[in-house]
Amino acid sequence: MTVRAPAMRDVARLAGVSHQTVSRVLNGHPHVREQTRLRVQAAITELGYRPNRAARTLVTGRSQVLGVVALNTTLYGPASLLSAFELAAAEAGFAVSVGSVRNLDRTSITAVVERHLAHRVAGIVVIAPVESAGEALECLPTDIPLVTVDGDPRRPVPLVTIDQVEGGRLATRHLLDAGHQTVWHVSGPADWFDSAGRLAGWRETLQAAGAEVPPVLQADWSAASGYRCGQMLARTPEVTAIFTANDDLALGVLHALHEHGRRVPEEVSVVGFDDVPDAAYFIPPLTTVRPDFDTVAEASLGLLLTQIDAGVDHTLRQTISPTLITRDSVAAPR
Amino acid sequence: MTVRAPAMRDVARLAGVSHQTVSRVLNGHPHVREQTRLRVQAAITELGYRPNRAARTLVTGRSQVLGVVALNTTLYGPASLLSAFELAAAEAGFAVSVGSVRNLDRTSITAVVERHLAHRVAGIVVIAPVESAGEALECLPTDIPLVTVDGDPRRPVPLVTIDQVEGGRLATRHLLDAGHQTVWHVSGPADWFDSAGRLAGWRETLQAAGAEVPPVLQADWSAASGYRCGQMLARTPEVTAIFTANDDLALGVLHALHEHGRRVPEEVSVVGFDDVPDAAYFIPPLTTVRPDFDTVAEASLGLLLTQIDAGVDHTLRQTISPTLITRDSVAAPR
DNA sequence: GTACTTCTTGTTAACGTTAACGTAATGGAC
DNA sequence: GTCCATTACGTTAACGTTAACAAGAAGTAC
Repeated sequence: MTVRAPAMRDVARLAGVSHQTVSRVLNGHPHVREQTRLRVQAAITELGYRPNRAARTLVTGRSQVLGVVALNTTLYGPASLLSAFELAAAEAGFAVSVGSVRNLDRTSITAVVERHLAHRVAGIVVIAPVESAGEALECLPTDIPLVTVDGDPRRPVPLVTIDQVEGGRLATRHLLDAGHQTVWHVSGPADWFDSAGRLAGWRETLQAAGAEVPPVLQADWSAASGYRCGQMLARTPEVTAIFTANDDLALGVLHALHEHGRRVPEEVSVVGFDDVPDAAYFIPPLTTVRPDFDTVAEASLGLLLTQIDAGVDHTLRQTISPTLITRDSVAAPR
Repeated sequence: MTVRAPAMRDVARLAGVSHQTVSRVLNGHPHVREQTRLRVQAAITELGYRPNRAARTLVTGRSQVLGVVALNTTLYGPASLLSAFELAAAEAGFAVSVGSVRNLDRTSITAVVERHLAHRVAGIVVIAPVESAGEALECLPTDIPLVTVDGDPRRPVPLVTIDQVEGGRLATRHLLDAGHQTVWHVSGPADWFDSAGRLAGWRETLQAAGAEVPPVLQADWSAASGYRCGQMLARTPEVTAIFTANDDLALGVLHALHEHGRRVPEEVSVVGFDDVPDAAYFIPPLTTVRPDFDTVAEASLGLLLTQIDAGVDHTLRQTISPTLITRDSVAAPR
């Protein structure tokens, strides 16, 4: 049989103090004599005492855990975001409980949020890049700190977002500046805000420049769908510049152009989005737009902590601008 | 001011039963009259009652949370594993608390494990692909269900692992079978078990075939380091077949070969490892070895649940074999 | 009818922590 | 000396749940 794990009262007995004093030492309260504190700490290490967070959560009504609702995906963007957020949270002394969902529909999101609430998490981050997620957020309790990442800019919810429109502008302007008459666009899934924003930035820039706006090629995020769009583009002689909604799509497009013998960047220029680690080693190295996921993670943690300290606030909002990374996949048209 | 969240006793009062009966309904105990159960459930929904997991954890001494210790990385392998594990755990009714660490050294791992233990997690998964992680596991408490993924095969710890050696064999044999005299290898970081296993499988297969064993090119996991190794390989005329420890390295190698005008697969054949989603759209599409991360995740969850139910067992062990995915980057030498 | 089981419910006591309050002891200011 | 603030503790009562035990009702075997 295993013995009971030591509790506060065991530490207290060994140190010859009350359990409340142990609690004070653990929580760094003032008004504890140095000598007493050392005795308590010695007792803690001697017994191998580990505080029971569940008891603490029960009595305070709030845990030191942050809940995340994330799409179950290995897409570079969401994965990077999650990873960065975990690290930031850990540094702020919070554990992170991840609730993956297969789809960001209302039922799935609500279920995960319920689970988080049952655990009395201190706050919730919803990585909500699609339309349906926004709807789900409508019917959530409003009295808990919550931050949306990559969510619907029109909803009255605390929001941290990458400026997708600006990203679309950067890419498109870069191609126009290189001398192209117009820019074709391979878009991500229609229900993603990322797609919508990048597409809006692209269209807006073309219109502002008086350039013709070619039809949009609708894809998902995969290289496979990029390849299919790329085959159509490769067969269309007037195409000289392409902006794809992410780097995977760009890879598929590059592949198709290569198969059709259309050289990049000599005949066709391509710009991607995300700056995945491999982008610099595509053939040719890909010019792309880099969102700063670390900053997004820190910002969302910041908004969460603000609300935890100072109360829920639905007006908080932060936008992070992406930057253009120029490599070899763009050149002037011939 | 906000009202207190409803507790079990509020539900009990509304339903006209004792709180213990509510508990029985919630936990699906038998010996509750159908009519009573319906009354209780009606009260639950009417009040919007949510059980307090912290209280449950406190009294049972164990939470419905699984702790993960993972390297903070966006590498495809670890990220996929984590993602798959979260989903599997959620389906088994467990929440997942992720503890990211920058390095898998002893201090970092111990700190994260301590945090998990303080939360009284039901079990811990350590994704421990490097040597130093194995050492850290030595000095962990032995009375909690724990599973190592991708860890040191020589340690007496429950372990789920991809058969890296077999993967190395598959890749190498495939290249030898295509008619190549020998196969060069670009290896991952020396302290990763993944690297060591793949390298061992490669070396073993060459020796068994009586082929010459060329010097190993040591890289990290990045396309950048693959590119650097690729430049050396491209300048070495006798190189006709290359096996890289992952797909990113392969991309870097492909890039270097392309720059030096050495055609793949006509002059040089390349095989990668991981089957990242983009691999099919590299130029040329990459032949690679695919580890089944979903199966690994399910297996590790299984070993964890077994131990949670039936007690800690250090002899549990499971190995998942990878499969070869053939595409266009391999051909017979001229 | 008695004795024994099974079903259904209630009562009480934990679990380990923090909050609120109480109470000496100490140290100035006057 | 008194008065009061500050320091350094201890005592008691929660928090919301489950486990253990109790106990009445109902059914069954004889």
